[in-house]
Amino acid sequence: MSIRDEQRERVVERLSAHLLANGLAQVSLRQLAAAAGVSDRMLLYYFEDKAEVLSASLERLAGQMIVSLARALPDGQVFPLAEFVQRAADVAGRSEMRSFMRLWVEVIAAAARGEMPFAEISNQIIFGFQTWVESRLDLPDGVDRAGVSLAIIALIDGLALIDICVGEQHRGRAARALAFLTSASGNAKPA
Amino acid sequence: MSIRDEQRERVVERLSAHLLANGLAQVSLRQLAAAAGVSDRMLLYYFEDKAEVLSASLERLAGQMIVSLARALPDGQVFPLAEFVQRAADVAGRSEMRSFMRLWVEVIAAAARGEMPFAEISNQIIFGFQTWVESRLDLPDGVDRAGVSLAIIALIDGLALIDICVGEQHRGRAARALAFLTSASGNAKPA
DNA sequence: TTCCCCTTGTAGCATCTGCTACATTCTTGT
DNA sequence: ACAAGAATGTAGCAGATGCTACAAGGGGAA
Repeated sequence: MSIRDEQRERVVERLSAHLLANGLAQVSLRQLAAAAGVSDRMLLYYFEDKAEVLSASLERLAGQMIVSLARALPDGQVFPLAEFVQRAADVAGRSEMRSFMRLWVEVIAAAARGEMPFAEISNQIIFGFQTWVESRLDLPDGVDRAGVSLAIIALIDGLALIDICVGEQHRGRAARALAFLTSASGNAKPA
Repeated sequence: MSIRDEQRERVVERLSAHLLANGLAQVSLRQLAAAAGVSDRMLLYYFEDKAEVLSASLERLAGQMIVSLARALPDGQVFPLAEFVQRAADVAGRSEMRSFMRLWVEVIAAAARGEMPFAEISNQIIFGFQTWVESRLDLPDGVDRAGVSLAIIALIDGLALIDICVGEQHRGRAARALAFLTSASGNAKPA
């Protein structure tokens, strides 16, 4: 492997940590370069352009998060809706996950703003999460599994918005209230 | 009223429309000034600084949205949880509201990034919505009304994220699936 | 050694950013 | 009519941004 490729990996590793800690607040080339411990000139030698730097770093983060989630809710095990929602909300409330969710919201907003390459990234991550949720969800037949999965993702992501706006405590309160929101619906008939 | 004050109003009116249509993508002083039909020099004559321009415009938008919401779910009327969620999701899915929700997500992300004056704005709007929801929600005694309200807001805002990431159709699908998520919980016992 | 290419540094460009200094016109009260 | 203040235009500053041109060090192949 060339020095260039080695450096790419090191940079991506450092930058994903930096993004997780600092969000998308300071993502100019010079600031990213400083965080990665290289010169801005070299960043653009290792990567095509700024978009590629961010893509690579965010991709790595998304991968880490999938691993982290899989550890919390192991594959091959399925849960009824109410329990799944509760577990997912708990996991997403843990501190490393909170950082990721905050960053994740910023990525989505950048996608809304039409900035490259965020639209494609957020699209991929949503669908990734969707299949992830779907495979762990025990639902009666006749229910729109994809729809319910998306709704759960909306719920969990929405909690991240609450977190950002009014802080962790209110987020926790809302998360606890989910028990009431979803409590008996596992037995309900599909529409 | 001085010319300056008149111009302030005109500018706020035009800019709120512009923000609703274009989001926070192009919000440099010069671009805002062009959208408002004045020179950037004059924008800073009418307003203290950029933050005040955005504050005033977003405040106006938030007011409009409250009015719009109140029309859809009139005051003095209360709904059981499942029905309220369904109605709220429907309203938020209508096109003017969708624009607002998209903008709203961008505001929250700016708050996450620590940009002024977004943190305070988003905080205010969340609590405004919370009391708005709370006053229209028919819940059994013993339930954390504030918590449930926040959870509902999370849900509705989360749908906006879905909208941004994967489009209106998937948002609609998730919204329809809410019926299943919340269907029987109105009768559940509080935790 | 000599050549070549991978790697790195220095310097800078063109543009945009929020904001300001200064000069000018226009309005208004006396 | 005239002075004072409100309103507007012109020009620009100082810093940041993404990116690039150019040259030079460094190490392996001939």
